[in-house]
Amino acid sequence: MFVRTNTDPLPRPNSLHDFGMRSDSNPIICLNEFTYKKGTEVYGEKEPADYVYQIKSGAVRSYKLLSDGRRQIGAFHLAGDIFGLENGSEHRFTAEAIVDTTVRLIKRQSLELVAESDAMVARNLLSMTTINLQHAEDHMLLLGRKTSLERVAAFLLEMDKRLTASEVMALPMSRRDIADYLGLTLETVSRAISHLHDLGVLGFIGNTQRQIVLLDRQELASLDLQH
Amino acid sequence: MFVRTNTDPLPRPNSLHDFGMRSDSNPIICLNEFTYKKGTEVYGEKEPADYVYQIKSGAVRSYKLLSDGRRQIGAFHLAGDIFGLENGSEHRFTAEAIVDTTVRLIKRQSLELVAESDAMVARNLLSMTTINLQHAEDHMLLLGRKTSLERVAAFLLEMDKRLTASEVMALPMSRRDIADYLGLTLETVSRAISHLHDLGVLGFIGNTQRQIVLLDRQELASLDLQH
DNA sequence: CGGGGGCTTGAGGCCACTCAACGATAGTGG
DNA sequence: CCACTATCGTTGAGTGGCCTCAAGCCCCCG
Repeated sequence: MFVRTNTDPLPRPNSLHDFGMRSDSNPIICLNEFTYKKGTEVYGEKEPADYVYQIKSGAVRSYKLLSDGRRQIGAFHLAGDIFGLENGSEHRFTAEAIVDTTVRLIKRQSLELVAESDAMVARNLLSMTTINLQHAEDHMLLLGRKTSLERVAAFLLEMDKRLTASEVMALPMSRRDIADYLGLTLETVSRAISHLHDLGVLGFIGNTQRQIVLLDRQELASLDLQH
Repeated sequence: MFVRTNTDPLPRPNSLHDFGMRSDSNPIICLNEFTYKKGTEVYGEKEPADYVYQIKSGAVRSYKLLSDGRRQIGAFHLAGDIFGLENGSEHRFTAEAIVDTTVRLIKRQSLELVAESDAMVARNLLSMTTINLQHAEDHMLLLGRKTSLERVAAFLLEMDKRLTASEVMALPMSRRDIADYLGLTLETVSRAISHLHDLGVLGFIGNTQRQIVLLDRQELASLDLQH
């Protein structure tokens, strides 16, 4: 049986409470909500990192650009995810809303103050950074050594795991976003998905191509070579 | 002028003292030395992470394997570097000595105990994890979007920065190691280096091809596209 | 209905990979 | 000291996987 050992999650803080604090008992913590329209920037690379974000609904992409426009998306952030947490004072990615997205805001400064005295909060900050690190480590293997089909299969399995909405998987991101996440072109991604469709591994729902149902996770997992 | 902003280091713990503790004042901390022969394994992926290592002399590669043998090196560890620090209980890479390597050992458990009560130690643990994360983030951009020449140029600049021994850069790792770090084949790495040699950007010292002198860092930097 | 964005598909090209040969070096043992 | 071997690096020739360029379809939305 297939076991995805290296992505087994650590105990994962997935709400503000998991920082070890309650908003009502910590008036220092500023907890506002904000909504970003599709395509708008949440923050830019090298901007001061004053806030940490948790997605209430929607989806966000974090990316770096080369000077000639080549883009590498480092991560997608979905409902429940916390992002924008930096240790330095600046953001190291640009973050954009993929669709209309509502987030909760936490002032970074107040988080750091609490972490100073509360070991549990400090441990959770470390734990979240570690989760990001693990994801980046696995993604390096994908980008450096996997074929286009293996990358797309890995992507679909990752999204299947994280978008546990229902039977069908409603991808918020475009083929271009997927391509820039996987280090491919959008055409190559499209061809790989078509190929998987022909193999009977997945099917489409409706007349948009972003609603995907995985028909054979076993087969998909065998296409994404593991370590 | 060229500024490599995204790799500007955070305040970097580069000795055991930087954990915020002194070995003499903390008898809990076990501080042994050990030497690994060239090519031997320091630890394997998924082994329990009981120790943290600091390199006294030598060099180490950390890598993941796919089941068919494809290898992705995630990082090289050089003299002074600390590696093997995990948040979970298991190592996520295999670590091997590239050359004969002497390390200092720190018991992980004692580190965690101290971090529990000492906020400064905790902060330094987080800071080290963040440095690893930043490196992985930059490396994703390289693996996903850079050409072979850009990758090799970036690699030489990184090593130039970290192997500040002298005028000449004595690479401890083989072309195959470099290739597996950059997501290329060893032939492509060799061709890129030969090309840079022909351009007059670098020269060889002696009759081994691992002693390299960078003749034109400016030119090299312009070949490695920035963001 | 017209326009635009997103997706697919085809044709051709190119960059990196594969396969192979060769030279140089270091280590080994006679 | 000299074979002998294994390892490492370079270089060439040819292949192939992914990219580039292009056309066309579908759907959404004004």
